Amino acid sequence: MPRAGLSRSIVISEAAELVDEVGWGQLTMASVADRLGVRLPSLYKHIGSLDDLRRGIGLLALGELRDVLASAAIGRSGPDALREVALAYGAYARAHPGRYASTIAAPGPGEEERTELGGRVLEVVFAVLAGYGLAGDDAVHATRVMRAALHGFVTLEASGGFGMPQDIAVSYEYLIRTLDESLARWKPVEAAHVPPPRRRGPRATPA
Amino acid sequence: MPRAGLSRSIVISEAAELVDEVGWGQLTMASVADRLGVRLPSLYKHIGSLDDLRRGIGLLALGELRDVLASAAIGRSGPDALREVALAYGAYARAHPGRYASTIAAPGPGEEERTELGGRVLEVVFAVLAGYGLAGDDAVHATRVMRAALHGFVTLEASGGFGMPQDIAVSYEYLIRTLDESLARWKPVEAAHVPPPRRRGPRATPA
DNA sequence: TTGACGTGGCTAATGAGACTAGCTAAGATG
DNA sequence: CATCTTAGCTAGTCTCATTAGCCACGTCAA
Repeated sequence: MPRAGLSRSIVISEAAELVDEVGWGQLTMASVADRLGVRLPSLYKHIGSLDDLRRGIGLLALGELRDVLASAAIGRSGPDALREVALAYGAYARAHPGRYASTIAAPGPGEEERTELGGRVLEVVFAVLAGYGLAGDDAVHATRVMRAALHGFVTLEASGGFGMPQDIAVSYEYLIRTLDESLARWKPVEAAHVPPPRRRGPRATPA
Repeated sequence: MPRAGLSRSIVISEAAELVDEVGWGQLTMASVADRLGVRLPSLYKHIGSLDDLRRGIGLLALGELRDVLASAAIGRSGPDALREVALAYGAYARAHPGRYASTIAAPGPGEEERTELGGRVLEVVFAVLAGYGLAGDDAVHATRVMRAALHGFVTLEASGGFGMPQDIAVSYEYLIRTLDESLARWKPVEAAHVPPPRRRGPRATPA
């Protein structure tokens, strides 16, 4: 039996390919082994468990995403940078839906590496926001708004959530413009002017 | 062996509870059966399969979400309606993370019911947007922007994506304000002023 | 009250997939 | 060439989804 010449990183990148094709939820050790032409148990010589494999893909993807965003931002600033980063973000998610999904799973306890890589991605976003004069708390809140918008769009698109026939790329342009305008006219949100909540049905935990 | 008195709807709502506690991804027929105090195969007298159960939870949740949003919008309009709907959306997602997740899965082929319920949710959003004078294509794009933003925020929050210490509720206020301003000053996006794309690494499908 | 019937819940089995134990031989190292 | 490490394999085990088929519970008509 000739050696297949596997390694942790080979397994992970092959699994990343697979997951882009079949979907994050369909990732199984069995299908990865098949694809690599080895028997299932052989994988355990390189990968601790399915979860470990998932984490590996997540780290790979996070790194790629950071690179893609960073190179989209290089040499640009303000609206131009925002636009390019947003487009790059969307393009990455569309091109690598499985990897992209792996990017979101929460960093479990003891996952410093992931947390740190996530931070690297944030650096890029912060850099863009700096072009709008945002820093400190403002930058944190703005980052959340920006990430939420981009992530939500890309996720809904991937899950087929946009049923209407209107052009999705146009909608994305609106989203980018919305972000641009919001960042440009950013100012602290006035102290909670929350109207007294009305009684609703089965009430949620407080927002 | 006394009858447990199950029914399709009982199984589904119990499963919905479960999924809120343990997460959408941890839903198994086995755990639902346990929780209901019956043996696993008994569930198949009421539910066709795990996927069927998932669909059932999705429909339940979609209906609940529609009701929650609709009652948040009643008697309000414009920014006030937007705000209340957004808060209700966030509250529902936080209170019922499992159900909320079930809401996103794409409506597979032959799922008219889900598509229709999804449409009912959109009606509420459209009604809010009408308060900003938006209709037609504008309303569709605006809906996408709004859904994307809310969904993205809520998803990232649920997955622990917001690591920084700043108050998440405040970030949500910024998000709401961003949407409000964008809707208030909505105008058609100017014809693509797309700067020529630069070479990037492994290129994605066009945005 | 009783007897027949429909059906809910059960046991038994199958099969996929994650994961472990333990063997063997490939290939590196001396 | 002898040795040692270790990649990949076979043979389990365990959990879970799903099916087949049994049987008693409860209902409903006589």
